[in-house]
Amino acid sequence: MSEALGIADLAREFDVTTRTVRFYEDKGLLAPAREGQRRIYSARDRVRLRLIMRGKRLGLSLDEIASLLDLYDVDPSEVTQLTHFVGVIRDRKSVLQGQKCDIEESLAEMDRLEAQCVKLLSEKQTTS
Amino acid sequence: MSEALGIADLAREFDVTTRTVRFYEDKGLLAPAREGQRRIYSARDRVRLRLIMRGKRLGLSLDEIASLLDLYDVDPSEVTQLTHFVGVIRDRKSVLQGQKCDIEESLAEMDRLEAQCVKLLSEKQTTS
DNA sequence: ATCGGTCTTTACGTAAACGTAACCCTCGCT
DNA sequence: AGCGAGGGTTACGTTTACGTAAAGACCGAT
Repeated sequence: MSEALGIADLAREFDVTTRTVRFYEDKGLLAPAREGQRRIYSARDRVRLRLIMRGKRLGLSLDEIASLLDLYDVDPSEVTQLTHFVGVIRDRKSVLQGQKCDIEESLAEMDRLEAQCVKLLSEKQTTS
Repeated sequence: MSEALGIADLAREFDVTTRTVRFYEDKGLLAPAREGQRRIYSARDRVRLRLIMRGKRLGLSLDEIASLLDLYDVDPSEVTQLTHFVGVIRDRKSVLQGQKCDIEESLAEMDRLEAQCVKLLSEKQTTS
């Protein structure tokens, strides 16, 4: 019932290598518990890895991802950190907004290109 | 009136170094005209660089960007290429859709985190 | 006992995307 | 004639994000 999952399990679940998981730990992105020498990953570690993967899909570097992960561990008593994080969050939001615009543009162009290709192909079809 | 712009002009316009522009040429992403030895950039080159920069903002590698740039130079007579491109375009679209979802999720979380921070801060304020 | 499988650390290798330095040419002043 | 600005090529250096190999620890099954 303990379901203590090892590094191989985690790696399989997220389709990465164990090397990658250890590398993320070296970079401070993960900090699994240890059972003797062996790494034991908790639900929190899984959540973190999910966030890491999403960050990667959005083109973030591991350093950028690291500072974003900090946002999820805010110390509610540190006012200076809180105000700092609000700034970070707003910056992050504007970057995301920008990316969203880029994606909308790209999607529109892809639609256009696809329609153009399909049209050209149908012309070829009918004239053959 | 010719407005022939050199490498420095282009670099300034997109806020990159001339080294970067030359590097993109090495990679086949740009192919400026030459006036003697010097590179002359056309409107088409500018469009391409704009697409390159957008691709980078979305986390694409230069190789990926290169194959996307090909989409804008489709040979309308090559049916095999057209059908191939349709596949590439659809793959690209699904990736973009996925990124869009990631962004929506991230934005929602950032909103949540920001609200949480602001709330904590206001509590500190009133109790001080 | 030993064998295979999974885990560990340590360390060198590598591809991508440029940075940086060295050295050359050429044009437009002064 | 000299000189600085800007452009060119060549080539080595650097960072990031791992891959890959080496060598050992541990554990259950045979």
